[in-house]
Amino acid sequence: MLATLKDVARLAGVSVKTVSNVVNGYSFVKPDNRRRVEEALEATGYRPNLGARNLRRGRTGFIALVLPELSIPYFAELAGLVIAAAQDHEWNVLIEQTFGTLAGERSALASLGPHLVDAAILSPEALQVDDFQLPVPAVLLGEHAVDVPISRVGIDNVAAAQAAVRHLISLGHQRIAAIGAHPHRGTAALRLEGYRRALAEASLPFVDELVVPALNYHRADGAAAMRSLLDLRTPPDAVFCFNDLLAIGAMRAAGERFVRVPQDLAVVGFDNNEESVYSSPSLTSVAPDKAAIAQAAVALLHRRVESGDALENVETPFSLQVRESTVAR
Amino acid sequence: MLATLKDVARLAGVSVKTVSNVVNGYSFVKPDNRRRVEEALEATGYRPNLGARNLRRGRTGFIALVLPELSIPYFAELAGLVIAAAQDHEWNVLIEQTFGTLAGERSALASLGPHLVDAAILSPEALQVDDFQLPVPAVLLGEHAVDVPISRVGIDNVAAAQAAVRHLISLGHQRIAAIGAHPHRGTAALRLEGYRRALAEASLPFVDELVVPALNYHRADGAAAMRSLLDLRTPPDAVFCFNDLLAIGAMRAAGERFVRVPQDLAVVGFDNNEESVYSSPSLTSVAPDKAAIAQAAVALLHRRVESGDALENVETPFSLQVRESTVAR
DNA sequence: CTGAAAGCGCTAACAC
DNA sequence: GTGTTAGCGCTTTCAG
Repeated sequence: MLATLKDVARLAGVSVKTVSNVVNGYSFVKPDNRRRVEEALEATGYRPNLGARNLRRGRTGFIALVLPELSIPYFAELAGLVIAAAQDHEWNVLIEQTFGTLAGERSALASLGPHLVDAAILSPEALQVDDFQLPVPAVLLGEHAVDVPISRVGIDNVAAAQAAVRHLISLGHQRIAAIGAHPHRGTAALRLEGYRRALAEASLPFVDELVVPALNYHRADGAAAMRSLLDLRTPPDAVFCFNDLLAIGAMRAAGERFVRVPQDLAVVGFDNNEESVYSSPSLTSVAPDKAAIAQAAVALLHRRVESGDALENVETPFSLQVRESTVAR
Repeated sequence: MLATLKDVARLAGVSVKTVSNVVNGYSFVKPDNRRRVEEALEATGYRPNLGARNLRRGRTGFIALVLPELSIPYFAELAGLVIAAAQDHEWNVLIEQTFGTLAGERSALASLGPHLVDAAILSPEALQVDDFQLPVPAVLLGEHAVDVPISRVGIDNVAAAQAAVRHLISLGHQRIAAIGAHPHRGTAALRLEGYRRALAEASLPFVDELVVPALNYHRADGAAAMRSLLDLRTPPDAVFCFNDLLAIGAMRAAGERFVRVPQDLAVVGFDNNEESVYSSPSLTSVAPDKAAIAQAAVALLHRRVESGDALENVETPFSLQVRESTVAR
C-alpha cells in the first residue's frame, strides 16, 4: 500500500510531528531534518490521506453544487466554472442533480450531511421555507423564491429583463410577448417584473394573452409556448424568453410556421449559452457573467467557513448581447 | 455538534458495537435492544460520518470522472448520467476538467490519489502510454489512443461512422467531406476509418482535400473547417462531422455563405446532442446510447473494486437519427 | 448476541 | 525545534 506519515518518519529517522510540520509548511524545521524528510517524502512518494486529515480537522474538503440538471447548458457551464473556482480554495465539488422537483431538491439537501461537505451552492426551483434548515453554510444562486436568511449571488434580474425588453422596444416592436412565467419560481417573477416595467415606461399595454407560462425551461416548452402565441388572433411581433432554451425552442417553432426571425418576429433570450452564438439566426441574449457568479459564490462560502462571516448578497454584472434574432445582419 | 455513535450508544444504554450493528444491518440484535437503539437514533438524528467510516473501511466513497470540459454538451449530458448511475452503487462523483490538454490530464490524474477516490472514469484526449500508471481501477470512455491495459466502454466507432457516411451515399451524395481528423486522437482515427470504408464499399474515391483536420471539436472549429471546404474549387455536396458541435459550426458557416442545408449540402454529426434536435435545420447525428455508457462504466468499476474482476471491454449500442440536415422536411 | 478495545492516518496540545 | 501522545468517528476482531 501507500506510504503513511509514520513510514516517512521512520525512513527519515524523525518523528511524525516533524514530517507533518514539513508537509504542512509549519514552523521552523532544522535544515538538516528538513532535507532528510524531503528525501524520504520523495523516496516513498508520500501522498497525504485526505480522509484522515479532514477527519482530524473536522472538515471534508468538499462543497456541494445542487442544481437541476447537467444537461441544461447554463448549469453545465456554471458547474465547470464552479469546479475551477473551488480549486483555488482547495475544495472539490460534488454535484447533485435535483431535476427541478421538490422531491429531488429535498433528497439532495438531505444527503448533504455536515460530514459530506463543508458548504453548499444551491440553485433551487421548488424549495419551500421549511426546507432551508441547512446543516452547512450555503449560498443561493438566482433568487430567493421565499424569504429565507441565506446568502445569495446573482444578477439584478429585474434590470436585466428590463434591458432586454427595452432593446425590443427601441427596435420599434409594440406587441411583445413573454415566455416563461412561473407561479413559484422567484427568478421568473423578477423577469416578469422587468418586462412589465419596460412596457410601462414606454406606455405600452400589458396584455395578458402575451404572457405565456412555462412549467419547465427546456427547448420543447419554448416551442409549445411559441405555437400558442402564433395561434393568437394577433400574434406578437417580438418575444422575450426567460432563458435561451425557451428562445431556441421558440425560434424553431416560428421556423416551422415559416415565420421569419427577426423580420416577422424578434426573439431575445436569457443566459447567453454558447449554443446561442451559433444558432441560425444567432440569438440576442442577456449575458450574466457566469464566471463572476461562480467565483463570488465560492469565495463567499470560503469566508463563511473560515471566519464565520455573516450573510451577504453579491450582485454580479450582466450585459445584453445583441445578435441576429433581433437585428438582421 | 452532531451526534456520534457513542452518543447514541449512551442514550440507548448499549455499546457502540450494538449501535453499529443496527446502523449497518448486521447480524441479529435482540429485539429489545434494537428498539432502544432505533429510538435513540431517531432522537439524536444520527447521521454516520462518512469520512470516518471510509477511513476505517479503506475506501473513499467517491469515483472521479475526468473529462475535457463540462461546457461541451456531450460531456455535460454524460456527466449527468454518470452521477445518476453512481448513486445506484452508493458512489459520489468528483468531476475533474482537463480542457483536453496533456498538462490538464496529467494534473487531473495526479490529484487522483487512492485516498481521494475508489476508481476513475477517464475521457482522455492527449494522454500517452507512460501516463497510465493509475493508482486506482479505471475505465476509459471512447478509445485507447495508445495501447494500454485498461478497461474500455464505448460504441464501435468504425461501424458508427460507416453508417453515417453510408446514409449520405444512399442519398446520392458523391463528394463527401469529413471534418475532425486529428493526429493523436484514437476516436478520430476510427471515425476516419469508418468514413474511408464507406467510401470504398461504394467505390467512391478518397480525396485528401475533403478531409479537414480539427484541433478542437468546438463549434468555431467546425465553422472554420467548413469555410475552407467551401473555398475549394469544387466544394463537397455533403459533410460528415466527427461531433455535433463541429456540425453546428459547419451549418452556421454554410448559412453565412448562403449554402442551403440540406439542398446544397447535407450534414451529419456525431453524439446526438439535445441541441441538434432543435437547430434549424435539425441535425442528422450518430446517437450513442449515453445512458448505457454511463451505467456500464460505473457497473464495471464496481465489479473491479468489489471483486477484483479482470479487465473487460464493453461495447454499447448506437443508432443513426435522421433529421432535416440530410433529408428536407 | 454484546461489550471492550484497538487502530485506520492524521493533527495538535503538551512536554522536553 | 522536535518527540510523545491523545483523539477525530467509525468498524471490527476478540472475549465473554
